[in-house]
Amino acid sequence: MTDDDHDHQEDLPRLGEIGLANYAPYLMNRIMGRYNSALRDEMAKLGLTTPKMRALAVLSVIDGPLIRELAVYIVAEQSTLSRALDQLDADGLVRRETDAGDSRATRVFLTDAGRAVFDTLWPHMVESFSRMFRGIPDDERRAFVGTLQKMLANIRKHEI
Amino acid sequence: MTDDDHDHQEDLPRLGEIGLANYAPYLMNRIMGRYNSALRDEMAKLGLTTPKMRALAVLSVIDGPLIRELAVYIVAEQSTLSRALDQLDADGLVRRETDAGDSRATRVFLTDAGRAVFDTLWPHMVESFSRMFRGIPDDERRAFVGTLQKMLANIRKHEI
DNA sequence: CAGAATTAAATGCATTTGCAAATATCTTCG
DNA sequence: CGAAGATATTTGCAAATGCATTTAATTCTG
Repeated sequence: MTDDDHDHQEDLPRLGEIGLANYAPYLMNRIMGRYNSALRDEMAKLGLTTPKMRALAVLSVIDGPLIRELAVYIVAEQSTLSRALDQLDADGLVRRETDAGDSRATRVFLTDAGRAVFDTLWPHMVESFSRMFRGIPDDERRAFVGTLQKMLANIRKHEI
Repeated sequence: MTDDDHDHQEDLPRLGEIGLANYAPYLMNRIMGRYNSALRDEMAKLGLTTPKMRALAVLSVIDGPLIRELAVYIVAEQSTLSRALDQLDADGLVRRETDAGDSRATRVFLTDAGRAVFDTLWPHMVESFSRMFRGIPDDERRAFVGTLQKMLANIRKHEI
């Protein structure tokens, strides 16, 4: 294990050579950090955290997913989601229902109140989103999203 | 498009119409979530968390930044970074030094041990990074990074 | 030059998070 | 059938996080 570890690193470019500003994961973390923090004030007003907000967002599009599926979409641990759902449920924003065919599993649904809360938040998400893409032409935007889709297909573990 | 009046909720496209798979922030969160979690095992072996790892990464490129500057680069609260530095300092991976010209401020430096730890981690970062971009041609990669740079310029608050 | 306002970093504290284990249910296959 | 293994979700617990406050030092203003 000794020589192998040393040899393994030899021909890699170093981060300093690539440059932080050209390293895609760095740029993506910076951008998403700001997107998320721009929404934090609005979320706080509505009593939401990031996973809770993402759950509402996904549920506004996908009706009645299993909890484990929802966890993939919102990029959170199942335990984190489980507790986020406890809160959303207590606030009447979502409803959990045991799956008809498998009583271990739970499906999650947005309530009318939950949809109303998301509708309050959505304009702010659009605003942050628009701001990110300001001055970037449509064809460049489309190419960018196309590349993102390829990247997700490359790295995702789940077929969703 | 109809007219160019101020935004009202009625005018906004809905997330379901755009589609999750075409909504860039969703895709970016999914991708970065997997990039970060792919590194988590390796980080855990080295006693690192995400902010600690990012601090080492940035310090491998930028020597002696102020703590508040470093916080911007690693996309973390100053308090989170402060405690991360406590740990990195205790483990001998970084060194904090009061700024010569402003004794409120602290500059952070990577130690040799810190650089060695980052050098252990870096090949795994490159591997995750390469996996993300697998099958994506060079010109598309460059265009993608170019768009990211424009986006960061659009949304950043700090001039770094 | 003094006092107020600002800035840098650290700390208190409540909440959130993630891992691991527990619980409950389903599936497989002898 | 029924025990062993797999799967879905929840829960215990320690660690990490974020907000607000504190401490310390600098800059601004009259």
